[in-house]
Amino acid sequence: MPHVAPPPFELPMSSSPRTPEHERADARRNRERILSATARLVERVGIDCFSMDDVAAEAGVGKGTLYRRFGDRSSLLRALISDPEQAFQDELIRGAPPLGPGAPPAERLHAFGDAMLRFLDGHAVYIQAGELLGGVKRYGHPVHALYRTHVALLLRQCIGEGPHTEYLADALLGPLGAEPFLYQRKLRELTLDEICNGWHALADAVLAASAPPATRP
Amino acid sequence: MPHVAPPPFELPMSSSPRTPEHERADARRNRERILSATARLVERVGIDCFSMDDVAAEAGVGKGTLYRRFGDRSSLLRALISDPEQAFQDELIRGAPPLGPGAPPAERLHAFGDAMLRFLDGHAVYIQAGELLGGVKRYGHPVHALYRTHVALLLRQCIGEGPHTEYLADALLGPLGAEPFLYQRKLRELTLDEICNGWHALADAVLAASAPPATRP
DNA sequence: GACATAAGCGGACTTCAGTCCACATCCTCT
DNA sequence: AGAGGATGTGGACTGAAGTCCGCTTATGTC
Repeated sequence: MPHVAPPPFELPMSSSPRTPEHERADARRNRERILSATARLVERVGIDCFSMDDVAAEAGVGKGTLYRRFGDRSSLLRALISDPEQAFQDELIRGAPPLGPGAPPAERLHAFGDAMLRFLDGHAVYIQAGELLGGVKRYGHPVHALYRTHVALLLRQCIGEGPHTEYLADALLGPLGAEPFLYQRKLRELTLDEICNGWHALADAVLAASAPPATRP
Repeated sequence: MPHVAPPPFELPMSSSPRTPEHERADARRNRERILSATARLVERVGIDCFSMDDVAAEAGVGKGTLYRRFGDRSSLLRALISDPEQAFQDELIRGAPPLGPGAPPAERLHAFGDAMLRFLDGHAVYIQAGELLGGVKRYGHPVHALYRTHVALLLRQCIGEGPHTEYLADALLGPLGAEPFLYQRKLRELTLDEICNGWHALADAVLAASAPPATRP
């Protein structure tokens, strides 16, 4: 199967439409105004207690401008964490092992779950607030495809292609979503470490159950 | 551990506020009108292509009546599948083994996952359509507590109380939600049987990994 | 059977996400 | 530098969810 090399200047499956290379000056000014206004509102009244009109007013722009930039509320909230999310994806693809390439697949898988959960701690609220109303849902978001590809690849390297490998990859990815994470964190009141340990146990179970016979004791 | 017998006349943690025993005749008439109107609309235009005003008009009642009965769109859609959902819960609690009480816990667990997935096939769209906008989300819904208690109990009976037992129960429950199910079914285009088999593999992995040492080969 | 009252009813109203389009602004090319 | 076209802007508008409250009606009591 031919593997297409990623274009040199852009991260494939990036989480958000990156700013065009030639962004008009006014557009850039307004984009920054909108982002900082949104951050200010989140800080001041909480993440779901302001309307898009509030954002437009706070930023001193019209609603049309808001929606031209960020297609909907979901994307606007996502954009707030665009930088850390990019950084996370970069670590994943080009970073140092065990999260980045180079470590054995099982180790990388564990590192991924861990890193993802630690990323969610502190960022999940933005993702969920965006998913709450109308916008693109979890599975429809391009970034989900990236994470899924990553986990499925590592899992295949660990346990080989089996009839359930893809399903198990999804099962491992499941608890790494914003909603399940916040459920564990807020409703079940688990600590971040408890969640991480739980996920490691799950991953170990999946790896052990279908591991190549040679590795069984 | 003492096991509390369920109260004789009411199913605990029922999925919806049941109709009061003394329902006024007009209220009952309107409730039935609303439900059948909603079913008709779903049939005619699809589950998310009608507004609450449409329902009110089709049923020949005012919006206030609609919202007095069914607090929001989410609950209205849920109410459409209230009967099969009740039946499913009854099977779970009082039905014949292996789904109902009497079978060994591991077998009951598998039966639960299977039954849940088969229930979702055909009903998940109603649940998800309700969750899409505003209403009570998955983890907040009372019925989730019932399912979780059930799975956690069975899992404890299988692998004992461990630091991760609760987490693993949630991990098993995760793929049994409407959203993950529809993702598998629609986006990944798996058949119902493939999903069931995948889930059984997941459950086996979890059971095997933490199984009491005596049962290890 | 008439009355009192609590329960039910209906639709105008509010709020908010997202769309649309006439107008303004900026960048490029000559 | 100026013209012209592409791009960006703003706010009026639409459609839908959910609330509110004065009116209506069923039901239990005398």
